[in-house]
Formats: sequence, structure tokens, C-alpha cells
Amino acid sequence: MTDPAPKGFEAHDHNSCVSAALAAADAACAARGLQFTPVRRRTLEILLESHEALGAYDVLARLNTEGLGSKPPVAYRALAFLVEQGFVHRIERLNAFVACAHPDQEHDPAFMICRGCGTVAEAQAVQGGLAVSAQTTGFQIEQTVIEAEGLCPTCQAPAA
Amino acid sequence: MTDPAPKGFEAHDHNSCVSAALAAADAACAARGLQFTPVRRRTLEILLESHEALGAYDVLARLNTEGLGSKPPVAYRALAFLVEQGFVHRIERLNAFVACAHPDQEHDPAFMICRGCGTVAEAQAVQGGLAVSAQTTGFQIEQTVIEAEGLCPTCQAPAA
DNA sequence: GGTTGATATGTTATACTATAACACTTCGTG
DNA sequence: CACGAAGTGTTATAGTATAACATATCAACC
Ligand SMILES: [Zn+2]
Ligand SMILES: [Zn+2]
Ligand SMILES: [Zn+2]
Ligand SMILES: [Zn+2]
Repeated sequence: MTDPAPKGFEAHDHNSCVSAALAAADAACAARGLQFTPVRRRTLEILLESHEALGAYDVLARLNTEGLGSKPPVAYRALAFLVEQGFVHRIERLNAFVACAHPDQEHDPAFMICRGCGTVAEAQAVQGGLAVSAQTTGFQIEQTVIEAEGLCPTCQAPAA
Repeated sequence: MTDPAPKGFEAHDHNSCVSAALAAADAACAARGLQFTPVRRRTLEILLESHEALGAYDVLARLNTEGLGSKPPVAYRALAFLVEQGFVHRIERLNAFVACAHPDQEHDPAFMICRGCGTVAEAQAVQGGLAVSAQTTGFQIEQTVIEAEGLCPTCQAPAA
């Protein structure tokens, strides 16, 4: 219960986002006996550079310029690892990936996607939209995709 | 406020699903001055055959065997039309399409996707998961994607 | 009835997203 | 040193989606 506020739209100390996420990933890999290899670490760092979602091929292009891999499976494997470990989330709506903004908390993510600037803010998912229906039908939820598209406060101004 | 119950998992008179959906589409097109052409109608009928999501190329294959088109744009255009008019929903998680189960109501859809049998049940979305976060950040929601993956009541039995 | 413009369809080509399969390396274990 | 597990490199291909242009259809207008 530390920081359930969505992160992405408001001005904030982004360096702390980066360092916190890298530290959390480091710690989690150590605790789970997993290798946080250069490709994996660099992939996470690339996604952490901004609160935007990047496609796998965008990430791959970056990796390529740095000599860390040039073929799709390299990027997809690194991204799959990061998603499995919860350091990165996949945005279904965009076929893209974004670094987790709450790496220190167990959570089901939910996202607000600004169609103006491309920023993706991560919020805590509240089991609202489907919990009741699942209850009444007996459906057993294993994973949820909750993504809203719209305009962030900044991008609403020009439209007004 | 007629029938907000999710439809898909429970046994039901599926013929009424089909005829209601086609009637609603007919009426809506007439009211909006849009053409409910053979390709569009047949595409909707194909999706209405079951409460499963079909990929665009699955639909295209069906259309092709019936002489209604064999190239991707034919299917994608028909699907785009049906989605725009609200007769069909896109399931982002599956890159697939499903006929609307509540064609007579204005609604933001939410879905329960059974990974066992592939059935997709449509429920009414309740603004739960993101409304609060959107409120506090000032994010203006235009569209929501709410999809849960899991096991339907029927498919839970074998696992037990 | 012929012209015109809007809408829909047919088709080619291509872009974007994702994974299967296999070769090679590295590293820790017995 | 043999061995197996995990990671990476690479080729090839599968799956999803759209741009662009050609053709057809049809209603409105003159
Ligand atoms: Zn930040
Ligand atoms: Zn924005
Ligand atoms: Zn619907
Ligand atoms: Zn099922």
C-alpha cells in the first residue's frame, strides 16, 4: 500500500523510476536464481527511458545499434523474460511493451494510454469491470487486460 | 436495462442471438443510411455462428469458400465496418473478432475469454478498474479494453 | 438518358508482428 | 572431462494488417 497512484502523466523524478526498477529487477533475479544478462538489462533500460510503449522491433533496433543483437528472437526473448518476471508489461492494444511503473508491488496492472503523446500510465487494477460477471457465471479469472485509451491532461489542452 | 447478464457460457437459445443481432444490424444500417451489403452481412453471420472469436483470416477463408472475397482487405474492411457500427467487437488479446452479444444496448463491452474452449462471453463493462485513476489524474477515457482470460465453468471440471 | 460523385469491392504489393527450429556458446556439476 | 541446463545467434517462415490503385455500383442531378 505504498504508492497506488498512477505514474506517467505527472511530472516526477524519473531517475528514481529507472533506478528503482533496475534495483527491483536485480534483486528479484538474484532471489529467484535467474540471470539478469546484458541483453535483458539493456532491454529493460531502453523501456525505462520513457513512459511510452515500444514495439519489439523498436527495442530490437536499439539493441542492434549497441551490438546486442539484430534478429527478432533476441528482442522477443528478452521481452518475454521481462514480462514473465513482471518487470515489463505488454500493452495488447498497441502490440507493444512498457516498463512496469510499480516494480516493488505485486499487482494486476491497468493502463491509461494517451493517443496524443503516446504516454502510458500504469495504475493499479481494481477488480471492477468483470469481477461481478465472473462471480455470477462461475468464470475463473487468471489474467486481466485493462487498458483505456484517451487523452492525458496535457494533451486535452490543444483540443479545447 | 434488459439483459446485462453475460452471454456465452450458459446454454441458451442461440438462434435468438443470431436473429436478434441480424435484426439489430439491419435496423441500425437502415436508420443510419448505411449499406448492409452481402459481404458485411455474411461476415456478421459467420461470427454469429458461435460465441468464439475468429481471426480475420479465418473469416476470410469462410468468405472465400462462398465466393465473397479472397483477399485480406475484403475481410478487414467488412470487420472494420462491423466494429465501427458496434455489431462486432475486437478482442485485443486474441487479435480476433466476436459478434456483439448485446446488439440492442449501448454499452462498453468487457469479455471473459475461456482458454479451454475458446468461448468468449460478453459482459457489460462496469467502470471500475480505471475510473478512479482517470479521475485523479484527469485522464479522459475514450475507449476501454477489458478482457479477462481464464476458465469457464465447463472447462474447470477436467482440471479438478 | 448521360454525367457526376459517393460508396463499396477487387487486387497487388508490402509492412508489421511473432515464433519454430537449429547451431553454438557458456558455465556449473558430477 | 562428460554432461546438461540456460542463454544467445541465425535462418526461415508464419500470422496479422494496411497502403494504394483499379473497377464496379448506384443514386442524385441536369
Ligand atoms: Zn518515470
Ligand atoms: Zn498525452
Ligand atoms: Zn457488445
Ligand atoms: Zn471453456
